[in-house]
Amino acid sequence: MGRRVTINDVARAAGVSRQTVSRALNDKGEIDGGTKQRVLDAAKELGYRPSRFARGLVRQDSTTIGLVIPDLLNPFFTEVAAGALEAARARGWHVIVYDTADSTAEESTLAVAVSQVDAVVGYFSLGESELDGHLTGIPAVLIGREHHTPRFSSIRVDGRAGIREAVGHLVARGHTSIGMLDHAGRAGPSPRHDWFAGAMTEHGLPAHLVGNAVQSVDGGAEALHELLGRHPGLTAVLTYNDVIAVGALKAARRLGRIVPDDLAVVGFDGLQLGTVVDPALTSVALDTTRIGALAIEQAGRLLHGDPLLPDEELQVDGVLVVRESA
Amino acid sequence: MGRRVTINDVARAAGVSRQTVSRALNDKGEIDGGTKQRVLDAAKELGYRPSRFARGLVRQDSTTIGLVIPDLLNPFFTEVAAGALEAARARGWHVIVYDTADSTAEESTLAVAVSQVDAVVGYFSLGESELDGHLTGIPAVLIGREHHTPRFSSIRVDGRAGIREAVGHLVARGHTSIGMLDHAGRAGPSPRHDWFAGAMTEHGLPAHLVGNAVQSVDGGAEALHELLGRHPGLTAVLTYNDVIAVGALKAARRLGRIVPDDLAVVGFDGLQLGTVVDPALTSVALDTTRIGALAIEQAGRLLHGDPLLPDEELQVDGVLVVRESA
DNA sequence: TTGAAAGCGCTACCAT
DNA sequence: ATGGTAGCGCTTTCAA
Repeated sequence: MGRRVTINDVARAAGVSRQTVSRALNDKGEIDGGTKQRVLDAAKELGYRPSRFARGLVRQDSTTIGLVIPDLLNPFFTEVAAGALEAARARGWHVIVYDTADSTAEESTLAVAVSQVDAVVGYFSLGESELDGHLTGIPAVLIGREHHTPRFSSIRVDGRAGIREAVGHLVARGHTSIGMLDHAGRAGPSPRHDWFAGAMTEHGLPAHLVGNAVQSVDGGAEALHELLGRHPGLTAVLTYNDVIAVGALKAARRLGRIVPDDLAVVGFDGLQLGTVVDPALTSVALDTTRIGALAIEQAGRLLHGDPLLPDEELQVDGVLVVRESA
Repeated sequence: MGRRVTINDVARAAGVSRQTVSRALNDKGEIDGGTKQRVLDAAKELGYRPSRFARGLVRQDSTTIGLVIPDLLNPFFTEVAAGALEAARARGWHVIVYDTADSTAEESTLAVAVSQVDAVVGYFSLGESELDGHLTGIPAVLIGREHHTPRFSSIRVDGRAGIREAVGHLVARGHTSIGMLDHAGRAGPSPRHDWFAGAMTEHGLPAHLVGNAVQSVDGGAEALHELLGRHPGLTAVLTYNDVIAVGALKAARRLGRIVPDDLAVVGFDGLQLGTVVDPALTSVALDTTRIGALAIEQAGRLLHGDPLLPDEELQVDGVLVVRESA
């Protein structure tokens, strides 16, 4: 491809200096109408486009945030991403989205990302020291995960109260045999499981009816199948998230169990998706838009050295939303 | 916020020239191990981060594509976006995502986008001349829309054969009273409607049983309600897309119509979403991943002046996927 | 109204 | 192995 057209080429073509071209292009005053038109014509003629690098170098504005998510097709991350995009748009910032797909790509993705963004927010599976290594000092906001180094900032998700609500709701409806479809990460049971266990214990109920699901609709279906195989007496089940819950709904249907009569299902996340399925999903809902927005806001503060959002405000709490499945 | 730390500051702190700093940072050889470490330490100490603008200015690599979509939360666009992200990732390119939300934002979004990307792909509602005005010569790929100016490139969606298949499928199952839930844009009936009408005519069937739906689940539900009110005899309905179809499924259920027995529903797009609902959605499926990938590929060719993909390859055809709803 | 000069922060190239 | 010089393409003083 041919050498790029620079402001000098335009200047030469229009017979003016390059400062004058700059004036014409940026709508500064102090320029003769005719000259301006001549310059604009020349620019168009040559197909001139200002270099964003050169421009960015001198006008030190323009903020770009890297949003790292494991899977855009997972509706939870889609919602968070939408929230982040909206918050960024309101500020005139740009968001580069990186889908790490399988987590093996995370390291190389980060390496690429770091070169083009001012700050990074999102979901990472790497440990903090590895992260720190790849991030070369860029401000970073971790979502849904505690940080232990002052190096990072994070948005916490607290589902304790919401899950307690959910268990209370089920108990009030007479359920005593309540299970959970957890999503076991590398570190064993999830916090959501712990919240579940805590709530169950409060009610004097056993919390050992637990299955593990892969994070997908099919994963949820399979897991419910398996759990019900082990514990046929189960009448209600909480799930790690809505995607898994939708799978559970599907499996229940195949097994001939009517939801919520034969089996109550409570999801987690409160996604739009839950309103689409039948029966509509009861779920411990998170304000996904707010999660994305908080991450952007905090990244901005980190970036500009503004006072950070205090811990309390960096927390998003789950709230039980009762629909039809429980 | 304080002045930014430059390579010169690091050089001074480490007591070397800035070229040496550059060498250390970029892992070039030709540098003493000790010096390198000293530089790296100084850089870390000062919190130095290279300016992406300065770096981009001199190393003229790094490609950034702007992806413009009307609504990331609409699962169709999510899938296309995921396809585009993946294709870009494979090339080491960056994708800035712009969600135009309400189309009123499109113009300002474009203005912002243009300053930070090398090419733009996606869905635009602006006319070609307005687009051209905002795009300042940037390569652009329009998805799902014909272009009439050589200025643009576009990815076409052809659902003619797929919709013909769908109608054939319905007719073979004995349906004769087949309607459509269209999504009327500003320009009247959609191409999808025309394909529907064409297929119906081929079968000697009337194609006037048409309703209009807003692009949302609720919009689809409402529209089916309305259409069925006008034409209670309807036994099958095609929809503009899957999102509307899911709404139709919901409305049918509320109206006590069993799908597919009392009412067959055929969507368009073939989204993942269709496998989640019950009954699973029969749909004229598009390869959404390919749409996104094609847009990226073509943008790259435009960018580098490579021979463009020929028209035939820029087309994505709908294919009937029979699941449960028809 | 226009132009000359300086400089944004970095890397490439040539010396040393 | 290290430093000097030049220059990427643009905008911003400051003069004229």
